[in-house]
Parts: sequence; C-alpha cells; structure tokens
Amino acid sequence: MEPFENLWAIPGDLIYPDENLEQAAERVLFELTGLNNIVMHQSQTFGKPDRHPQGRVITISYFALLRIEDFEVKASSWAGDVQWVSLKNMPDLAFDHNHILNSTYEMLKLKLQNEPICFDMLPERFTLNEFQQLYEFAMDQAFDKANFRKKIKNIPLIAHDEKQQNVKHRPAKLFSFDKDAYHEIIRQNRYTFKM
Amino acid sequence: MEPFENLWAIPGDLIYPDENLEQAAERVLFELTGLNNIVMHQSQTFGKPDRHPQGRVITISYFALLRIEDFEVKASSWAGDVQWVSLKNMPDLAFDHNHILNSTYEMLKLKLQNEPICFDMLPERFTLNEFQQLYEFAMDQAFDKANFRKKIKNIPLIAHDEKQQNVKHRPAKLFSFDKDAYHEIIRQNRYTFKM
DNA sequence: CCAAAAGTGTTCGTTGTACACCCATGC
DNA sequence: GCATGGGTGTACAACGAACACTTTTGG
Repeated sequence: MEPFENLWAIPGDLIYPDENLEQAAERVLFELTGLNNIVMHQSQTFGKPDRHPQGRVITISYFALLRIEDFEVKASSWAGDVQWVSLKNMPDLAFDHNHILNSTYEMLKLKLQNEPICFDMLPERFTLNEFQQLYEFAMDQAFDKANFRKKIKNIPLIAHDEKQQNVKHRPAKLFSFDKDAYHEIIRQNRYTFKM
Repeated sequence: MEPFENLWAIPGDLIYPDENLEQAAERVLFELTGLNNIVMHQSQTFGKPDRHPQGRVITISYFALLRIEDFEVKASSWAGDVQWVSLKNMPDLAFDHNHILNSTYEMLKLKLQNEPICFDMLPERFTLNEFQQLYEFAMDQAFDKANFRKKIKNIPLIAHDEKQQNVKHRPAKLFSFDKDAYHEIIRQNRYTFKM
C-alpha cells in the first residue's frame, strides 16, 4: 500500500468480532506465516489517528519468544513473503512499525527482568548456557558464566540426568523450568528474581 | 446498566475517530470527573468478546499518579458520582473492572521498579519522606529511612535551599526531580536504578 | 525540658564481579 | 595430546538490612 509498497511490515490484520485479543494475535500470525502454537505476550497499543493511510487503525502489539530453528515459516493468505530479521539490523518498515518494534523490545526487556517469560523461548529441556545466551540477547550484554549461574538460583529449575548429545565437548546437563514451583512462589508472593 | 446497575466502575468511554489514545484517556477522565492536566500511562488492553453485555468493547486501560489533595473531582457528563477509593479496600466493580484494576496495579509496580514515573505523583518540590511514602504505598512495603536514601542516590535530584514550612518538627529539605539529567542518563543508557 | 521527624554513621551479612581453575568429551 | 565448552571455587568490592545516634524545629 502506498507509500509503503516495497517495505517489510510486522504481521497484522483485523480482529474478528467474536474472538479475544490473544486468539486474534495467534490466528493472524498463523494465517500469514504458518507459525502455530506460539505463546503471545501483549505489549502496547498504538492509536495515532494518522498512523495508517487508509483511515483509523488501532494496533495492539504482541511479541513471542521462540527458537527459530524449531519452526518453519511460510508466507500465506495475503502475505507476499516472510523472513526472520535480526533486531539489530532492522530495515525501514511500513507504517509506524519501527516504532512499534522498538517499544515492544523495551517491554520485552522490562518483563524479562521481573518474570521468566523467557521459558517460552527455550525448548522444554535446555542447557544453562542456552539459558544464558537468551538473556544475553535480550538484555544485549554479556554475563560471566559462573556469576550467571549463581544469579538464577532463585528460578525454580528441574535438573535432569539426561545430557546433551552429539557435541564435541563435554556434554551439558539438561534442565527444565519448574512451572508448578514457580506458580506456587508467585502465589505466596515470595518471588524475588531480578536480572 | 444491567447486571451492573449499582456498582462503581472505572471512568471510561468511547474514543473519537480523530484523537489519539492518550488524548482520549485524558478527555474521558476530564469529562466524567473534572480531573485536568493529568499525565496518563498506558497499561494493558482488554478485549474478551463477552466482557460487555451490550456487545464487543475493547478497553485500553491507563493509570495516573497524583496527589488527591491537589485535585478536586466532580461528577459530570453521564457520571452519577465520583469517589476516591483505596486500592486496598476495593468493592466489587462493574464489568471486568476489578480485573483491569489489578492488572494495572501490577503494571504500575513493574514500571515503578525501573523508571521514576512516580515523579508525576509528587508536587514539583517534595521532601525525601514524601518520596519514600510514595514507594511504600506503591510497593506495599515499608522501607528503612536511611537505607531508602542510600538506594535513591542513582536518581538525579536537585536539592533546594528551601525547607518545609509550618511543621512542628525539624523542617525537611525540599528536592525536585532533575528531568534533564534523567533524560541524559537514559540517552546514554547509563540508567541503573532498580527498586 | 519533651515530642517529633530530619538526617547520618556503623556494623554485619548477602550479593555481585572478576578471575582462576579443573572436568569431560571428540578428534 | 589438544581444543572446546561444561562446571565450580575464591577473594574482594559493593550493596542491603538493622539499628543507633545526633540535629532541628515547635510547644
């Protein structure tokens, strides 16, 4: 759409009258990209009257955390193409989508500092190094390995006997997130983790 | 409106086609309560299809921080009455407004831990004790005076020579928030304050 | 003088940072 | 053996919690 004809945009579409917001976000993402079973997190809502050339559009932005190797994207519906793009190398996007992306990244960081939404982004079993790399990406800073491990002691993890396979170094132990323990801690208001 | 006829509700109304979201939030608040010149902060957006008996309504919630002594509220437009209510003593509200209020309080706390939005809530010049009481309310916990003062060293404040008047104890020094220094720190990505 | 709140210093335990070191695996 | 990342310990600095203490005002 003029004047944004050849620019990339964040997937988005109109909501149906009888679905709730998360459902709409998941449906639209699926229709345009084929991404399925993604846990979406609400970020912010954008509503400047002139942000869309065709008229008044209010956009509710959602983000999700996932490992792109685990999913396959395929443009469908009216999407011409789909592509993964690094946040650190973002081109000009259509509409106010650069602004939306920046605000949403800020919200992601804000939430990640206070709750481990990141577990949606890791496979069910993960190594502590994968866990650390996720935080390093999201916070855009490096952490010391030993110190990172001390810091996450407050996050309830389940250590498995299972180990990494097919790596050409000492295989790492696999962990998973103890959601039950986490929710119990939240319920008792004992959650103190801060990155 | 049935079945919520005799319940309190958070002020809200429909947005106009040509105003942006903050403007609408401020206008609606002013029309219903007379509150004017309030800085509003966006919280979350609620859109379950059945949350309003008359049909599909999507609500974008906003909160503001202010000192209620500094403002006078007066029901107007279609509002029958207006009242300040303590968060800790909240009655049943119409629609899903209790849910909205709880989520919005959580968002306030999340934001307050990472940025001093609280300065909108204090008078231009304030004592450190007023400052502390604000955090104590928002975080719902008491802080030690000496320790609180050490903690806020990272927040840029301007100390004035002026002092409290007409108090029957040692008058406290007045401070104000150094917004320029704050924005400079943000710009340089040197902001580290965490409550 | 006392009451009340302002404002500061000290101690001690916890946490964060920097860095060194050993361990297990593939080649 | 070597390279690679996994995994842990230590020492010191920084920070937080608890608490005591002095200061300045009004009455």
